[in-house]
Amino acid sequence: MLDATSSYKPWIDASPVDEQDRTRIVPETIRRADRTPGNRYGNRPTMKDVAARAGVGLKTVSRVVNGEPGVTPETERRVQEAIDALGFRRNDSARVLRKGRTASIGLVLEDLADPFYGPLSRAVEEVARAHGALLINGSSAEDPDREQELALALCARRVDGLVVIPAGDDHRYLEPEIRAGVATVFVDRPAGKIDADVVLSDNYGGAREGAAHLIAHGHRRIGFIGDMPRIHTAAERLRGYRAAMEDAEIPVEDSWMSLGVTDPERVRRAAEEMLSGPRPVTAIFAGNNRVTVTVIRVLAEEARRVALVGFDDLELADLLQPGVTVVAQDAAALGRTAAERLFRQLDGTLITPERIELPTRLITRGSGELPPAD
Amino acid sequence: MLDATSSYKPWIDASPVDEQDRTRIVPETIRRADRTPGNRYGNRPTMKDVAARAGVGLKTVSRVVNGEPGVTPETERRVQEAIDALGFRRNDSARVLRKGRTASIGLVLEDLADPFYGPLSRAVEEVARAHGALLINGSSAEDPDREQELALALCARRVDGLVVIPAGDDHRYLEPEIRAGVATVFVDRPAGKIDADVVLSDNYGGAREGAAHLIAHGHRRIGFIGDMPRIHTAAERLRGYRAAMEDAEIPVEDSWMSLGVTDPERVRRAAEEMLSGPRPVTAIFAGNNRVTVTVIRVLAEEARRVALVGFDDLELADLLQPGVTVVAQDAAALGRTAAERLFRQLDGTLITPERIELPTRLITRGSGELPPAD
DNA sequence: TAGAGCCTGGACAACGTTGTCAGATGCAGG
DNA sequence: CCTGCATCTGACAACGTTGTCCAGGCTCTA
Repeated sequence: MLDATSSYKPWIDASPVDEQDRTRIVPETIRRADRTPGNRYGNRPTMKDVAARAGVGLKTVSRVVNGEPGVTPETERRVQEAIDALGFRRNDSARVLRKGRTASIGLVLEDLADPFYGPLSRAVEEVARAHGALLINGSSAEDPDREQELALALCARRVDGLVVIPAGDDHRYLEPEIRAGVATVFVDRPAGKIDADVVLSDNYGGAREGAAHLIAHGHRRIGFIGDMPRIHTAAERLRGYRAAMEDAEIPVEDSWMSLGVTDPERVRRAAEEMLSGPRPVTAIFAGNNRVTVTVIRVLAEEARRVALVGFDDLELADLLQPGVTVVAQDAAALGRTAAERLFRQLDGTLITPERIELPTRLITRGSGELPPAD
Repeated sequence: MLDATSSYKPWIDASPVDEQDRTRIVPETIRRADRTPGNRYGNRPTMKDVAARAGVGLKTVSRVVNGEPGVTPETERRVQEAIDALGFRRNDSARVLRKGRTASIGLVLEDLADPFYGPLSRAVEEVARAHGALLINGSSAEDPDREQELALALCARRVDGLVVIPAGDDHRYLEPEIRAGVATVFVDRPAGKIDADVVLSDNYGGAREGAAHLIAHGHRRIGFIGDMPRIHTAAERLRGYRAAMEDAEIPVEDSWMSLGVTDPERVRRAAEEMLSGPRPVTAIFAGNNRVTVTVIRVLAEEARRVALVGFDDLELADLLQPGVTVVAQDAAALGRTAAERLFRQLDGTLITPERIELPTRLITRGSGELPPAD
């Protein structure tokens, strides 16, 4: 249960640029019980306190804390003692303000709980870590507004860079930020209406290969179930499917295609529809991992053997009967590549935006090699 | 490839408290190409700039930006114009410093790429979002030092709260932070040597139920493959397994148990060993999802039908032949519960640390109901 | 012994924001 | 016309850190 007293997007809504004269919600500050009387940070000692206790100047403490040279061992010892005694820890908020670098990068993705994005996020984190940066991530839940909200909130926090898995198709709202120096890389889907670094999988090629694979095994009536075509990956995969069909000179019937369908219930209905009717499909191409999972369930209940190729790999896919043939993309490689480009931007090594496409890999495991059952 | 020129843990190593006189690595600042001449934030306008342009005072801009009352519509319009023209965005670093709240919480987990932690992390994020806070997460990779490093780095950034999935078993290093007001909740595993809020699954009860389930189906020689017992969850599950065996008055033989084993190669060997020998096990209890996956693979190659119960649910587990019986825990509920307690701490509603155990659920799908094959 | 040069330590300002407080303005009523 | 009050606005300090710069004490050399 979520706390009913909290407003939904407090901090973010305080941001002024997006909309003009809508009523603003005052940021809800997170209240905290005053545990000890003291300053706002719950009575935390500052360098000043340490300096006073050690009987040295403020800057000397700073030097010790940061391992800068020019402090006698004796002085250093005294300062260290004071630090330990007071339990001092440097306030990086202040440090950030002063230095102008936050040593943190933001990642806006679709859903952290999706098994595809976990490894991607982890890969970004590892690269960030290697550069001494922390990672802040947020899920857009496929909502363009929420994506923008998140990305701009991250910019307000002055993340040094931003990795975005777009939910929307217009990213002009990031232009001022990029101009102001926020390194930005888009992953998995291209940026909309701005020129920026993009790292993608070869969705078109992968889907084309996958569909061609089914065709090569004798299928002609091949169904396609995918997400909304406004999502780039979905559109590209659909295009790949169509291209393969066209290559084989198979006219695609509308009833074979189901777009914008991703929740289990509707995928199920879509699949069942394709499989009934007078001219049922003999194979299905599933446009993403979630669709694939549901289709597998549907096919498991079918009497007929229907072929299946899915986009995105699944754990255990090899252990099913039959094993699930998939077009696999390397989520970790996507994340790593994007993050590395991000830091190259920050280095100043990288100037012109590029579009990188990572290859996909067809993994045959059985389900895609079933012959048509009609 | 990681940038070879970057030191590994630059920012974190600068933290002074942990160790005494080891050489400190100077934080590597993330360099950035100077895109435009200007201030440190890559020429970002500040409120001062906006004020100058709008011909008003600094504080008036602040008022407009934060939607505070007491600004005439005309003045507000002028300020908004200046904001839009300059592309101003409030610098939350400064705001944080001034307000003493960061509106962000930290999550230290084991591995973001693990399908168990994805949903957990997402659940924490959702709660944080409902409270207007952002989530910073980091992976400890099961390394206690790295856990500490991360947690303290987050504290240095003055996160308002910390959700920790412990890798180590001594968290006294967090005492000064907690005393200083950092709300702290441990999830999935208990805190070591400090008194703190803890949210756990009932690992003991779940494992006991799982093992008892196998016993109830006639098994007596039941193998156990789990992680290092220094990991609390692993130890508890082992304890549950032992308890079930004891309840049934079955003496456990050493060769049935394999502890501290989690990488596929070694799990495979361990399983194969249990299944060979003169008195092979007829069932295996797998101590976590990664172990389960590997055991499934091994069993798929076996001629005999060996029963299996795994701890943690798996996607597609129902579609295997036979379906995999598991003791499921609700990762999202763990995360949600922990995060909610965290914010209750911040509210001041919550004072005394508690230990919460969430129940597990035995899901029978076939593999756990196979009779012994001897 | 004086002068130059080095080493250590500290005073001070600045980073960009918000809280406090007092000044300015406008209007109503005596 | 002046007073009192309400409304709007802005000057200023403070948050905790780091960069700059200078002072004082020391050593070394001529």
